[in-house]
Amino acid sequence: MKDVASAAGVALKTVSRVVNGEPGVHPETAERVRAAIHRLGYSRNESARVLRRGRTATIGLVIEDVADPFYSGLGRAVEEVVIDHGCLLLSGSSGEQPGRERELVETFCARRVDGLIVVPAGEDHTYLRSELEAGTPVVFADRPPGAGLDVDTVLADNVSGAGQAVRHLLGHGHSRIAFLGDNPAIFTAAQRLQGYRAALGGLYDERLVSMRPPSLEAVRDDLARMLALDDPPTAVFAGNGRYTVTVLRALAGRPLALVGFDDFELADLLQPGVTVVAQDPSWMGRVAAELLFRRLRGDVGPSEHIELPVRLIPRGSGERPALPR
Amino acid sequence: MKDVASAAGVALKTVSRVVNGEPGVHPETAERVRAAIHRLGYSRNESARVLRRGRTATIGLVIEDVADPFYSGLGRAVEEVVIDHGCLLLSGSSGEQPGRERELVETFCARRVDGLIVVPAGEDHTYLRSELEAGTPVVFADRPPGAGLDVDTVLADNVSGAGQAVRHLLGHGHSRIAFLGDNPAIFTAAQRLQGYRAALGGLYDERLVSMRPPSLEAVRDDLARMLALDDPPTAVFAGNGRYTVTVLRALAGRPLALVGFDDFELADLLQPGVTVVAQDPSWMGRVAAELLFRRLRGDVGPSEHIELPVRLIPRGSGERPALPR
DNA sequence: GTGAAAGCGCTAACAG
DNA sequence: CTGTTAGCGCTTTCAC
Repeated sequence: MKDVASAAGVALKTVSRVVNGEPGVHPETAERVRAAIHRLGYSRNESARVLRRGRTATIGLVIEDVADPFYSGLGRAVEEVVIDHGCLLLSGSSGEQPGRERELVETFCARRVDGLIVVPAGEDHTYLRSELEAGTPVVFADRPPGAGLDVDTVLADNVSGAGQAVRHLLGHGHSRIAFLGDNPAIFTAAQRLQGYRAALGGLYDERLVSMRPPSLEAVRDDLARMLALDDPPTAVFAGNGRYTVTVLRALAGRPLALVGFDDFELADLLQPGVTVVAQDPSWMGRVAAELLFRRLRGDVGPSEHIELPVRLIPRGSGERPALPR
Repeated sequence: MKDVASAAGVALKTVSRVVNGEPGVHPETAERVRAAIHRLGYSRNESARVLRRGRTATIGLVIEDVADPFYSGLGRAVEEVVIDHGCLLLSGSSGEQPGRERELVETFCARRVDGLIVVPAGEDHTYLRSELEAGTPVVFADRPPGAGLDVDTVLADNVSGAGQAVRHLLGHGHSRIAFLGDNPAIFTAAQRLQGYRAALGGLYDERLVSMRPPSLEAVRDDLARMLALDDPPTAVFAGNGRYTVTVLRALAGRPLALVGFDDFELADLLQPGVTVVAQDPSWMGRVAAELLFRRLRGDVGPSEHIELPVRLIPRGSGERPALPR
């Protein structure tokens, strides 16, 4: 900038004014400065700018896995909003590891991101308190923070979504409905179990429930065990997108009814089409990002807890009748 | 840092030493400093550090769309490598728009990223020249840069992959093989067309080729037009993952043979399973990122052009015989 | 309209 | 082992 200034025969500050589009520069001077900038191939050093201004125009996003379609859809929507606000997105995957989540968040904070959107992997977020007190807005998406932290959240209506799935299957004559879902330590998994259990009422049978990370072998074993019962399941409710796919593989053509939580590409092309309770990851991302920018603009109202509706999409697999054994 | 220093009763520089794990600090002093850091909730301001040191420990990644499974797989692998090197990833989607690609790259450069990985959308990358001369390493992945830029590239072997697909179909008795692919301005699409054409030789018929963005309507129209020919196609080669899915929808159960470029989740669960020419996006991402870090470590050899092999995975759709009309 | 000076928080270079 | 000083490139403040 100094070089540009002397090349254009003006003071440092004038170059700064031109670069930032500030008013109060004679058009001719501005033109001379621009010419010098172009000639020297100058581009503003953002680090210095950030250091001086205190704002980085950067948002941090921590998700579970960028390669998971749900989270990448969410991420894409966040990116869109962030770019529209003239900011950049720093992102990282926690891989469902609390330690990694914390590391990422702390690294982002050390880089002074202006705000954070977090899909938490851990249970304890007290480490965020000082950052929050320092005024960095944080929005939790998909899952809430651990106890004792009062921040904005954007969640899906998991409980009622699971209820819809179960009632749909009940309506098609099923009374033995298995639930296969992820580790109940994961908020969404626990919520969906809760919705499942509530909707089943007296029909609930814990032998038809299995919750652990979705490996094909595990799911296959669990299903085999359930199908060997005297009163085996005639339908399955799968707790998330990855589970749905894994269950499909494990079922290997067995004609059980199936409803999955989360929509996925090609669900309609399978035979039968897969009935799902669909969330809208882009919507969640957009809502979370917009809420964050509202905070960044100075909205200091009480923390908001947005719950996005989900909807059941019948495609065939969930409408299979309950066959006699 | 100043506050920490006075709280611990030491000089600024000593705090700096402790924070950076530099040697030459008495363990007891270091402990006192650490206590003060903890007590005050201090965390280093990275912007100031970057300003002073000149390196940001940040890598920029420009891809087409974070929500596309191919690119998100690539992105995830890049992220992994970047984190392993103690850096952070700034990423953005070009959405296949050259202007957006350029904007992202320039913004990243203004933020002084240490290196860039780019899946280009545009044809002209002369705007990168000054940055390259300034010493910022850049690796192009999936697609090469426009003419006149001598940088590292990591590409898939598109031509021979397309050839494999076509020969596979020829081997199953097809001689009328349609090619549906994306806009030929996109490098990979053009390369695959070239491989298709070369493998078909005299059987090539331009009426069986359609290249444009993959909308369901367009694909449906094109297929209908081809199927109405006197000598209609009995097989389809789809130019990329999105195309494969779109073609499957457009075919709506018609028993044409199909081979798609790019593997996708569930390809094995469809009926019949979808035969594909599979690339490995994670591999591409990892190779690109590792090459970038090699450059960052000072490797100044001539630019490298890595071509990753692809492999055909038969699953059923590509082994359907050529039925008489 | 334009400019000079101060300082953001840190690290490099050099003393002690 | 510890401290002092200078300055990274910019914006802020205030003066002209």
